[in-house]
Amino acid sequence: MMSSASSAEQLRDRLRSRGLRWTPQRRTLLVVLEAAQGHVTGAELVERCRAIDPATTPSTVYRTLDVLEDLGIVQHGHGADGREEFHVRPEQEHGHLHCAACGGTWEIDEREATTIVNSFREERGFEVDLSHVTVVGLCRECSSAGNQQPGSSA
Amino acid sequence: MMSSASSAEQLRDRLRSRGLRWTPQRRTLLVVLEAAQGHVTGAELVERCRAIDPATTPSTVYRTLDVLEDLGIVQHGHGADGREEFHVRPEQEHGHLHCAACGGTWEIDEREATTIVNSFREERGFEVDLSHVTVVGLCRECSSAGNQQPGSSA
DNA sequence: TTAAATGCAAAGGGTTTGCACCGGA
DNA sequence: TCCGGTGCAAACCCTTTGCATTTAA
Repeated sequence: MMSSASSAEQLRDRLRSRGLRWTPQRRTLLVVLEAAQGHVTGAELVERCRAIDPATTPSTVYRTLDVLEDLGIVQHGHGADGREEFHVRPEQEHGHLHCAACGGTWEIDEREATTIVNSFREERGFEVDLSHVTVVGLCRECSSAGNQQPGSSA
Repeated sequence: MMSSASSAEQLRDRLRSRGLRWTPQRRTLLVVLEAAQGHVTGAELVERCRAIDPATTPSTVYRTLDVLEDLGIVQHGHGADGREEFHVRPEQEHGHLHCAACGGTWEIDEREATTIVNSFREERGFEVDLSHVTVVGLCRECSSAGNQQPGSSA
């Protein structure tokens, strides 16, 4: 009883149980990931790790991200700009809504996605992976402000 | 009357009316784009242009794609792998459905997307840009075959 | 002890840019 | 003629890889 442990301890144990190691660099990345809200690119994660430990090297970060993804701790997807993005795997899967005009991003939770997920399942037998969905368009403010999407400039 | 012209002629005229020029390189790219079904990455377009004209250079292709996007002839989005993709702007906007297991891709047409588009509009006031939507998941065959999505490997 | 992990430095791949020359209109 | 386009080559950015060294267990 009382198996409450910090996420650092949890991760450490999961790594060890697989014969993998708990290192200072991995701890740093974990700290950064926990603090990260939403999605972060690999490059950003490297930056943030450097803020904590200036000696951080990209290769270590990327290799650790691979490991963490295998463990299901993080998941990578692709943002509206096509750049690879990581996020701490949320308790609940969610997609993203991205405004092409103001750059704002919102989460699409499972409740909101139910209709979508169900319609693809029923019509196509297609199982949507919500965490990989990014819907681009114009948010309420921008669309009522009559903003255009980028790319139509002179 | 009788304003029917080949798309090459149409494009040529649109370019000229803007003070831009109709060049052999642009013609080559147009030919490639017309032949392209679905989505193509920039790099693929460069390849295909080279097949027609081995002297094709990447910079010209990318610069022309920018011009064509301004004209609304092509549009770029991002595929399931996050790579930038172009497609000839279809008469009808459509999104994409991508199977993470078999790599298959299908179009989501406006009819099918109506529910999605409407629900975001009603709940959020968000105007979805269907051509930027890529929904990832498992297609009927793959999900019934019990395939896993990549990334969960050991 | 010993295999995993790190750090470095270099490679890689697609896209972009600077600049001199070329060529449509 | 004149400005837009082209080609080349180098720059860029992020990510990956090889290899010798370090270090967790």
